[in-house]
Amino acid sequence: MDGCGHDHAQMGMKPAAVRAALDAAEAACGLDGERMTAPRRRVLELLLAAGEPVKAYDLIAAYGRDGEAAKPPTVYRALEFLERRGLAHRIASLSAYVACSHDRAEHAAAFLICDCCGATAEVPAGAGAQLAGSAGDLGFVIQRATVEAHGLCARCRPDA
Amino acid sequence: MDGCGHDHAQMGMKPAAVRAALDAAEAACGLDGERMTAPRRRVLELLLAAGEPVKAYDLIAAYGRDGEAAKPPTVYRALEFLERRGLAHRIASLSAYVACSHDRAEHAAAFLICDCCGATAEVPAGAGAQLAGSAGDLGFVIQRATVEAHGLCARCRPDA
DNA sequence: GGTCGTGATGTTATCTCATAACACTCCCTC
DNA sequence: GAGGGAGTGTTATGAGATAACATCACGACC
Repeated sequence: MDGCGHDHAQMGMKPAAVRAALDAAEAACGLDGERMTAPRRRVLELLLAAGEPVKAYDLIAAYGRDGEAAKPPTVYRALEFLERRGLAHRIASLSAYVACSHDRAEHAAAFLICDCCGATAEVPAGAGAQLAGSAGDLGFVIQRATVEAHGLCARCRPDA
Repeated sequence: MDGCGHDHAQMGMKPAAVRAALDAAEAACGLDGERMTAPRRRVLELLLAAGEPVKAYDLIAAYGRDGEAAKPPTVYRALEFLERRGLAHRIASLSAYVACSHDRAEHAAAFLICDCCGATAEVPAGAGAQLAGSAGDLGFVIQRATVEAHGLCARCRPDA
């Protein structure tokens, strides 16, 4: 949303925090016998530094430190890995990707997405609770859920 | 999911039911001063007959009764109208569209999507309930929500 | 230390999903 | 019957994602 008449806060981690998070993620991968390779690390770095949902093609454009773009499969493969590890999430309603904001990756995340400033909060998301009720009645077994609420964050609410 | 080793039920309305639903939708539009034009009616007809989520380009391909395809904007504009009226919903996690299964359009629908047979159940979806709690704590105002649970329906569950 | 298998990457090409832009038509209203 | 707004037809293009295949890096095993 543009022209909303107010400033938007800066988001994303500072470089030192990004490095720390990357190192932690790399260590966790090592314990599981998975490899935090260069492209995976780079894509996670971009997501962490942004701190908000980023479009895949923005990652592709920003990938090279010299301003050179990556090839799409490079970034999409890294994103697939990061999602599988719980280090990143896809926001289907935005066709965008965001770094997971939890220390320990939770499955079943839910998101509050501000349509004004783009800020995204990842919330604990047993939000499938009521959903699980309906599902159970129908004999439906839930394996994963996409829960994305759009609206206005506290900073962007006109009243407040 | 293919090769899952069991049959899938047929879905979708019979022609008579489709006609009835189309006429009802048209009447409702008339009351609100909106026009159920030919392309809108045709796209809704295809969605109702399918009874499950349909990709936009499948609608485009099936649009002409003589096997001729529509132009993309024709179908996308009709879908936009149907969504606005609550007659259809977009399933973001599938990039697909489905006819609304409620007589009276509810806002804030939630979906149970079987990854095996493609069947989709639209459930009452106060499923934002717990979500609303987290949102309130953060001062976040929810305007609309995407709630899509993937899993296996009763017919496709291996146990059952 | 070799070699073998697996998983990851690089590269090209293509496929799917969605919309911008503009001309034209239909219908309602005055 | 002129004017305005909503809707449609058409062309072109932008944006999102993946298929296919060659090559490369790494660990396991002998």
